[in-house]
Amino acid sequence: MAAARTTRRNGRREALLQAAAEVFFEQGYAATSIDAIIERAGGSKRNIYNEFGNKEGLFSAIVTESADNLLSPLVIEEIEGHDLRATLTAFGRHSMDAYMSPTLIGIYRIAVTEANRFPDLVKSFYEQGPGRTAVRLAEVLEAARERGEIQADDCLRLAGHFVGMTRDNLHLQVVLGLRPPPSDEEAREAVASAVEIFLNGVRRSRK
Amino acid sequence: MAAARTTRRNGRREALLQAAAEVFFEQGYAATSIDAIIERAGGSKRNIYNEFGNKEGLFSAIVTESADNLLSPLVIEEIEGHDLRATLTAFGRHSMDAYMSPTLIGIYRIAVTEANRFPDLVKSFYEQGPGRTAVRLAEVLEAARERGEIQADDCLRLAGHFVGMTRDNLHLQVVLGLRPPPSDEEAREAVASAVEIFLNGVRRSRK
DNA sequence: CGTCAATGGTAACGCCTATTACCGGAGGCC
DNA sequence: GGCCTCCGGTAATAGGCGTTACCATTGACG
Repeated sequence: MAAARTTRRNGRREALLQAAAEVFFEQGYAATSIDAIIERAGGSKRNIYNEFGNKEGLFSAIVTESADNLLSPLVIEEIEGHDLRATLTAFGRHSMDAYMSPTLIGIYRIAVTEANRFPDLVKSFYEQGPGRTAVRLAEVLEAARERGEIQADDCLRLAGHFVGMTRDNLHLQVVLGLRPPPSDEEAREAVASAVEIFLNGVRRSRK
Repeated sequence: MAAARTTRRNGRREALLQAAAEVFFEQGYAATSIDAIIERAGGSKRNIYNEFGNKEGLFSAIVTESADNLLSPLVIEEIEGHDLRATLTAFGRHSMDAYMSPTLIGIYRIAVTEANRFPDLVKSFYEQGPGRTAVRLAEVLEAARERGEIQADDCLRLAGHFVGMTRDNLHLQVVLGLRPPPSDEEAREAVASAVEIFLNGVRRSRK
């Protein structure tokens, strides 16, 4: 049956992507060799070249598929009661979880260095991930503004401030490998603190 | 005279560091070849190996020296009147300028991917840069807390929130090559907005 | 002006990498 | 069951890399 062959092939594809992602994320794009990937995945190089064409193709597949898996929930999930505090908290927790996940940390690391080599890839990564998140949050804030709960002149900038506040030095430290991702407890505290400041800051009259 | 030889040598050293930094920042560590550096700097490979020992030595020299030049002003400068708004604004502006400078963007890009290869280098980079900045700001906040101007339980976390807010998506976009560094005007606005939110957020009673 | 030490340039070495040519074997199809 | 197509593994190719051996040159010093 063709189907059997297809599923077997999909399994292979998955295994390859998995192994390749691990090596790419550990070593970076340039320092990763096809041999190293095969060593981890089993099989042979021919397998990779049949499935992805070349190294660039494999890398692109990883980034787009991982980004899809990780980031789409962030967008789709309709976090939207009318309680702004709850909404922000949920938003913060979800984005923190996503940003701190090993996979996204890995992608982030490579995206940063390979921005010159894969500009399109990086652009779509940003737009589907952090960019869309910010836009979505800006909409939420806009709605709150129209309800008179907050004062703001540029909701997109405000959204940026908020996500920046939740990311802050934690993300930097994790990305630099200086500390492990935060525990649930730490994440909860960081988000709560950020939400509190943000809400207070935005609620009162601003110039 | 030995002095003449020394200064000529220092000039060479500077030129090499400059050229090497450009290539490293554009291409990343692994993808940068010694030949490419020489092509840009003139001279010959022997020059590099005499001066820096090997590729790692050259790279380490770049990171430590650039970081020193760029980050030490951030710490030394004693921004400290008793006007918290002015202090925060100055702090925000300085750190924004530093973080958005092409050199620091370049270092940041590489530090992120080469964290596994050069853990010590990355650690000292963080501690001399973002880490120390946060600690310094935390001290300022602590002082304000003791004067009763703000309420806080963890000033270091608060400091992290503030710098995160000023960096926010701008830094991410610049690092990913999706937009140029902000103009003075944009930087001013972003910092002013962050300061406003932060001050309001922190001033009122927090749980 | 001759000697000597050190430095800069060229070319080689050995290794590693992405990519492909080739071949053996394992199914699908009649 | 026999043929045929496709796929996976091995080994070869061609190029690039960091590093070093070797030689020419230069500038200081007596």
